[in-house]
Amino acid sequence: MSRDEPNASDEPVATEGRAGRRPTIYDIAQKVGLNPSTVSRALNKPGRTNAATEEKIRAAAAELGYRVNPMARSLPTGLTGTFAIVLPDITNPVHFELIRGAEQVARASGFTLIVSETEASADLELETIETLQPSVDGLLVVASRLADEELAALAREKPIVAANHSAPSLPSVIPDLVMGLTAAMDHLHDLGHGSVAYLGLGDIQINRARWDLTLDLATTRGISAVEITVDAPTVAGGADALRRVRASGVTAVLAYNDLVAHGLLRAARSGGVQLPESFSVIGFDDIFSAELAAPALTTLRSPLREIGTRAMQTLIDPERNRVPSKVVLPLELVVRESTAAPSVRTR
Amino acid sequence: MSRDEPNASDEPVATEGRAGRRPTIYDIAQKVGLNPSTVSRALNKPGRTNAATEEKIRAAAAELGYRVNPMARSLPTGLTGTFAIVLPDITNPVHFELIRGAEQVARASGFTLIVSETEASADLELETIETLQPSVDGLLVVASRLADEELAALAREKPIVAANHSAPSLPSVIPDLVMGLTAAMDHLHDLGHGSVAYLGLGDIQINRARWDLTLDLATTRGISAVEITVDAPTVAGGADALRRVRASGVTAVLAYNDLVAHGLLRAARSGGVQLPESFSVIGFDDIFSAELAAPALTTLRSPLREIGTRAMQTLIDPERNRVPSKVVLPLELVVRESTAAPSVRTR
DNA sequence: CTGTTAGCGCTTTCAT
DNA sequence: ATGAAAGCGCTAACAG
Repeated sequence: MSRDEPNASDEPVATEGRAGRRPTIYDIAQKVGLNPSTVSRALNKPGRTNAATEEKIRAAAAELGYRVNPMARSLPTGLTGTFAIVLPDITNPVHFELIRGAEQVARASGFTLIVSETEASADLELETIETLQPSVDGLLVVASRLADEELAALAREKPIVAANHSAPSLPSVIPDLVMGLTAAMDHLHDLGHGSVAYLGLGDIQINRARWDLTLDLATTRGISAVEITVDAPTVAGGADALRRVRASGVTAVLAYNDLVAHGLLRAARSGGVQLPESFSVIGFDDIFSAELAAPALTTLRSPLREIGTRAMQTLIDPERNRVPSKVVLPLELVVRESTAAPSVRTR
Repeated sequence: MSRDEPNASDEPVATEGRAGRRPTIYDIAQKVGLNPSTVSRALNKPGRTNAATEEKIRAAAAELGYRVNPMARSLPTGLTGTFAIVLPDITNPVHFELIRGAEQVARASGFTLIVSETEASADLELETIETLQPSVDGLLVVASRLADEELAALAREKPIVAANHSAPSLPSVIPDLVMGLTAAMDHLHDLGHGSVAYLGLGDIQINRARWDLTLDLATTRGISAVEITVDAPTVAGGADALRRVRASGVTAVLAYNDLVAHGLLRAARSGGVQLPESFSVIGFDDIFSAELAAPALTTLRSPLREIGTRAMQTLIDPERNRVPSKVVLPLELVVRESTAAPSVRTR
C-alpha cells in the first residue's frame, strides 16, 4: 500500500471487518480458517509457525488493514510498549533537545513516548509519576524535584532513569559539572575577574550542586562569589535580576541557564547597560538562540540531545534500567562575545 | 498522603498487595468484603452506590495505594484516556508552545498526551498515525504533510484535528494569514520597499498558502516578489539562503519562520552584511528568541499556545471533534529592528 | 506446528 | 444497592 496511489478503492480502512470495528486477530483467524492463537504466533513469533501459513496470515492481516491493539496486548504481558518522560517545563528549550533525543531512540526501537509536564512542582511530579506508571514500561525523569529516596521507592514499581540531575539510587545521565564550571572559572580568572555572581534557582538539588561547586572553584582562584536567586529559570526571571546584579558590584555572572542569561542581556540592552563592558555573562546549556543574542552568549554547552538518547537507551535496556549508574557527559565552554576582561572602572 | 511526611512507614507503595503486584479492584473488594463490580461502581460512578460503602471502599483503595490500570479499563470501554500530537519536528520552537498548550489542556482534563515526530515525511506521518490510532482517543496533527482526503479517511477511525494548517474536512485551528501578511506587506510598502523575496519551503501546503498570498498582496501594492526556496525550515536553511537573497537584489525578505530568519541574520552578521541597511527581514511566529536577536526581529506573532489549546479543546470535545470547522486566530505584526526603509544605494 | 483453554483488570448488562 | 457473569483483544501455557 504505497502513497503513490493515494486513495484507491481498495483502501483497507473501510474494507471488510464489518461495521467500522477494527479487525482483530479473530477476524483474520476466521478468514484464513485458523485459530486466533496461531495468528498471534504467526504475527509475533516469526519462525514458530509454518512458513506457508504465516505468509497466508500476514497477507490476510494486510488485506484487512489489521493493527495490533496495544492495550489488549499489554494486559496479559504487563508490557505497554510506551515510556514516559516527565519534566518540569516543556517550554524550556533545554528540554527540547533532550526530548528529541529520547523520542528518537524510543521511536527507533518501536516504543511510544508520553510527555508530561510537572510545572516544577514536586507534588505534581509525584502525582504524575504514580498516575503514569501503570501505562508505561518505565520513566525518564528530567531535573526532578523529588528526593533520591522518593524516586527510589517509585522505581520499585517501574524503572526510572534520571536525566540532567543525579539520583544516586538510579541510573543517571548528567553533564560533567566539574569540567564545565572549572573551564568557566578559569576563563573568568584568565580574563582578570575578581568577583562573580551565581544567578541561581535557590533550593533545587540540581541548582545546589552548581552553586556549591561554583563557590568552591571561585574561592580556590581568589574570586569572590555571591549567590543571587531568580524566581524562575526563565527570560523574565533573568531580566528581573539585573538590578540585583548591578547592586552587587560583581564584574561577572554565571547564569543558571541560557534563558536567565538571555533575560539579563535583554534587560541590560533595554536599560542602556553596555555588555560585556559593565559585566561579563556566562550562560548554561547553549540553547540554539545563544549565538543569536547580542552580544552572542558565552555559555557552557550541555550535550542535551545526547543526554536524552543515552538516558532513553538505558531506560529501554532491561539489563541496565534497574541498576544505579552514572553516565557523565562532557560540558564544554563556548566562548563568544558576552565575556571580556573587566573594564578598569568597574574593577 | 502529603509530602510533608516524606517517607513514613505507611507508604502505600510497598504495603499490602502481596508481592509487589499492583493492587487491583479485586484486592480492595476482598479487603472490604464486597464484589469487584461494586468497587468499580463506587470508584467511578459517584452516587450510584451506598454512601457508607463508597466511603469504605475509597478508604481501602487509598490504604492499598490503588491506581486504576488504564490499559485494563480501555479494553471494555474502547476509550484510552490519551491523545496524540503528531508533528514534523519536535525541535522547532514553534511547536513547543503548541505542544505546551495542548498538553496543558489535556492534563487539566485528565488526559495523557503522546508526542510523536514525523521528520517532515508524509509516509512516516501516515505510518505514525495508523500505529498510534488504537492507543488513543484522537489525534492532533500539526502542519500535516498529508492531503485532506487522506486525513479525512484516517479520521473515520479516530477523530483528528488539524493545527497550524487547514484541512477542509477536519476541524482546523490556524492563524489568520490574510491579516498577518497584509500587515507585513503594508509595513514594507509604507517603508518604501519595492521588492520582496519570500523565503519558503517549496511544495508544502502550509507554505503554498503563504506564498500565494504574499504574491497577491505584493502585486497589489506594486511590489515585485520572488520566491526563494530553503532546504529546511531551520537556522541552517536560512543561513544557507543568504547568497541567493543578495543575488536577487531585493530590499526585503519575508521568511517562512523565525528560524529561517534567524539563520539569515546570523549569516549576514558573520558575513559582514549590515542589517537592516542591506535588506529588511520579517520573520514568522515570534518565537521567544526573536526579540533577543541582533537586530531584534520584526515578525508575525502567531498565537501558538492558543492554537494548541484551542485545537486540543475541540479534540477532546465529542460534539466538535468530528465536524469540519475552522478557527482562525489573529496573526499580528510585531515591529522591531530588522525592518527599515531601504537605503538609497540599494533602492 | 496448531488448537484449547485460561486469564490479564476492568466495565457492564442482567439478576437478585 | 449489590452480586454474578460475560467479554474487551491478546498472549501463554498446555495438549495434541
